[in-house]
Amino acid sequence: MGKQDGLTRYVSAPDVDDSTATILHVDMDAFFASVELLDHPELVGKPVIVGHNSTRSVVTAATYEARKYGVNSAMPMALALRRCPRAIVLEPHFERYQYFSTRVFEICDELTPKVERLGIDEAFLDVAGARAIYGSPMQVATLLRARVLAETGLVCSVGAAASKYVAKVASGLSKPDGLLVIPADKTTEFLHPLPISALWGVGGKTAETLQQRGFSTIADIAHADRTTLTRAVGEAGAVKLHNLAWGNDPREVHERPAEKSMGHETTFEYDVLDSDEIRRELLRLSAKVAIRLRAASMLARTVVLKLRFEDFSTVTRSRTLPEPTDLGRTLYETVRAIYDDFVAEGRPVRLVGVRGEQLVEPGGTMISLWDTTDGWRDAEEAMEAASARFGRGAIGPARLLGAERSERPRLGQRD
DNA sequence: TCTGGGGTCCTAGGACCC
DNA sequence: TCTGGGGTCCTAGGACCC
Repeated sequence: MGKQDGLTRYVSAPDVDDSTATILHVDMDAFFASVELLDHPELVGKPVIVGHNSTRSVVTAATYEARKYGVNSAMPMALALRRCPRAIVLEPHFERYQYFSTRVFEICDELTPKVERLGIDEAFLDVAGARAIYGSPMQVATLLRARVLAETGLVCSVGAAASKYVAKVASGLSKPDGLLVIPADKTTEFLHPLPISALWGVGGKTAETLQQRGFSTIADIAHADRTTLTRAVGEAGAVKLHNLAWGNDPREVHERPAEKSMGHETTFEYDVLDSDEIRRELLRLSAKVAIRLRAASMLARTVVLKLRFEDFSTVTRSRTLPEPTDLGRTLYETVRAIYDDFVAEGRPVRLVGVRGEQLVEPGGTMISLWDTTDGWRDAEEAMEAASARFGRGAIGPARLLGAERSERPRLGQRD
């Protein structure tokens, strides 16, 4: 641990004052690849890439052995294999990752009720209240890492700091298999020498813009002239970056932030010209979105169609509905109408997507799937019948009780 | 080298209202 | 008569993150 001078003295040093570093960021190391290695122990120590083995796929995850060759997540598979021809490519198994993810989050939940999941393999923990039971933040982090290893066989890294942002930077720098504690009074000393790309929200493009204006370290941003910064990254960005550069991140650990949108998209194996094929995919995607909306008891007010063409240019077209919906049919009719209005004929389509935005959660009314005259109806029929009678706005999201699979029981087969 | 799929947040222009 | 300012909603696009 502690590959960099100047960091080493904070790394798990037994005498470090960790009392102010009450926010932990836990990040699984090479998560998907590590899970695959549990199932393929003979591959441990070899360069392994997880990803679909198709022409248009990208790297989903890579072991550290593969990363040595310059292989990284989201990199086109073709490039990854060029860089590391000896790499072993494994198909992803998302159910397995979900299983281990749940195990790890369960361990977190046992240490503190304040756990915020971030995707499948990261979490923030507020451990300020855990001291009496499990000890100081460093002791909690050590216990967490030990339990994750013992109970799952997986390795994680943990950063501890006074804020989410600094904790996240710390976990990243401690990887792999690390623990890095940054006491509050060491925050700027820790952050300022780091490159601007270590700022949350600074990716490739922003880093380039900032570099052109002479910013290269976080210290440069911390001492930057506000108007220069605003010109470079906009009003909100400037305020955010300046605060982060001083370690000021007021965001608290929230258990479950409300979902703001839900969508699905598909990249075709080959570019598609046939509009009927595109419409069929839109229908499929709309149904998937509708099922998730209903499972979450949400309605979408705005429907978004996304198209990506052969040259990778991407357009989105959206429409706000008179009444929010969780019906696949309504989502589909909307995106199809947008698609039909949008003159894209003759342009081969690489990707289509459907997304519901402006999610709302209206009061719930239960609607029976049993109709006294028609017998069992599927969910969409029942919702439409109810909408016709009461108006869509008066009716809550459908709680389907397993009916989403549209295995509609037939009359007479029920008992 | 030729780029997945799930999201969030921000900007900017125009419509519309007061 | 020829033009203000604030606020909100809608839409499109882009950067970024995991």
